[in-house]
Amino acid sequence: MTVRVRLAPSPTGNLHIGTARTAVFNWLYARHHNGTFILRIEDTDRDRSLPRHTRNILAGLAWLGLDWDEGPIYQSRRIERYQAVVEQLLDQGLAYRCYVSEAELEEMRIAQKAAGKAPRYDNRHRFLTEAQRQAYEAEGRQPVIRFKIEEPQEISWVDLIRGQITWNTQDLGGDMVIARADGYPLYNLAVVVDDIDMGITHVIRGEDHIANTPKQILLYRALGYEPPQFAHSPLILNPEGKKLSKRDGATSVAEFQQMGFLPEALKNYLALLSWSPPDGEEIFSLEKAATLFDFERVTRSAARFDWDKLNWLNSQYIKQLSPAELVERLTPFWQAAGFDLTTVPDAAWLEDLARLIADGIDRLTEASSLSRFLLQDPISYTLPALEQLRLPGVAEAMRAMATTLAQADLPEISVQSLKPLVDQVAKAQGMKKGLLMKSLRAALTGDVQGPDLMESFVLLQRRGWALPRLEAVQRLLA
RNA sequence: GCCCCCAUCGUCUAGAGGCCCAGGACACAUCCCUUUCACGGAUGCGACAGGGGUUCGAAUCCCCUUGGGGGUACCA
Repeated sequence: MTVRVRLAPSPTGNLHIGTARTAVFNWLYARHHNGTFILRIEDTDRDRSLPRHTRNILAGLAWLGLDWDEGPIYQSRRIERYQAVVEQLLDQGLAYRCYVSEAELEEMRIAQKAAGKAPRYDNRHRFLTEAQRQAYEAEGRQPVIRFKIEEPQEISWVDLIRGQITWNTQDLGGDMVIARADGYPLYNLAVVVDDIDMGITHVIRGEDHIANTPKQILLYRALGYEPPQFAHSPLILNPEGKKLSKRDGATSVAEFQQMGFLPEALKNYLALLSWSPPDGEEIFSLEKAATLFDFERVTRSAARFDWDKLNWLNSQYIKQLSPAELVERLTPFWQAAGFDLTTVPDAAWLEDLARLIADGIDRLTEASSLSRFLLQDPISYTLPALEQLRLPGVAEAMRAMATTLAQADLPEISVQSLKPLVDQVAKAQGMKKGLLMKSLRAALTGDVQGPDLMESFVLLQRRGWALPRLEAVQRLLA
């Protein structure tokens, strides 16, 4: 039997990080078993489903590189199929029309709550007579379709992650609605019909679906099919252990992209939440993880989202990139920062810049501030930089540096060729090298900290910006 | 309220009765490297929620308590 799994996001919002993790598990499982990964868009909620959310979900999965083999299949295009199944259940006497209004339902729940009981539908319309039914119809009431749930009855399944889970049908809230008054199918019905039609063998989803599982198993039985295997993964919680929400910094994959995370780092991190490879390695590609993945090694407890760890992982991936790849990844962020990349000396220069700053950043967005003095002219000076430049003897040293640089006959511009010039100035000015270096940094970059100074000096010189900066300092200090 | 699930350092986790006075990673602290900030290297800090069992022996098995999470829709 070949493995067929699916990701079934609902386009009522953007691609959520939790959905992305479910996608990762599905992808890993499918690839591990050489199976098929199907994407299905669950857009049966006409009021809340939006095309732009669907686009966001598709784009997010593509960005992450979680490629699917079939789909996307849209449930909204299969409404007739679900309606046919509803008719079938009605004909078989397994479902019935319920005319109870929302107000009556609400009233019932309030009474139940007041009595200290669990809110549930009391199946009051399960045995309506033909006359009663006609009376409601005459009132103009539009019925919902409810699927009969026999009580009491134990439903249990062996969850691939959690082991056996047992549910009593008494705790399911009464006969469940499978189609709304407007004839549209509801989630539980549509899921089961689709999973049957699509030949899904393993349903891998979040823990929040555990309570839906017994209802779905009942539906499988009613339709004459064996339920698939279920694997309910733990949820991802925010750092406080609560449900992830917008105020936790980011919940949608697109936001992580904008924040400068690499898709491979994010995937890696998501795979590492509640799963770990047997070898204990923490940095791995999903392709590698796929060869190792199984549910045995998935934890049962929810994991908190840790920004520090994600940042660290991302920094590790950034360091691994080749200069050319770095430039490619960094370019959108440089452009977003407003830098004009068309005027840089050449491609090699840009690669050298990328390499220079790569060690100092966790996220791609940080590159703009680190490389600003190399991509934008003129520069502004921070307060500490100005203080540094106003130290006694610094103005003269900078002037000497400018003169020395202007007169130097450099065979090539490199750390090797520039270093002697700095040493020469330090000696001539009788200035400590540390002081000179700090001052030089302030003059060239406008700040007292930043990437390696000599490398920065080289890049500036190659752009022809070093001398003008030293001269600008003269005017500044005059 | 009721039902279900879960419980090892601050966080992510390893651990499936003796290999564990519990290992790794992130974070944090100190030191080294360094013109700076980082990177890198070294060291340190730091946990089996509590209580009962079972057993020669429990982080590992069972029960209870506590805590956390999920569900309880004509949402998915």
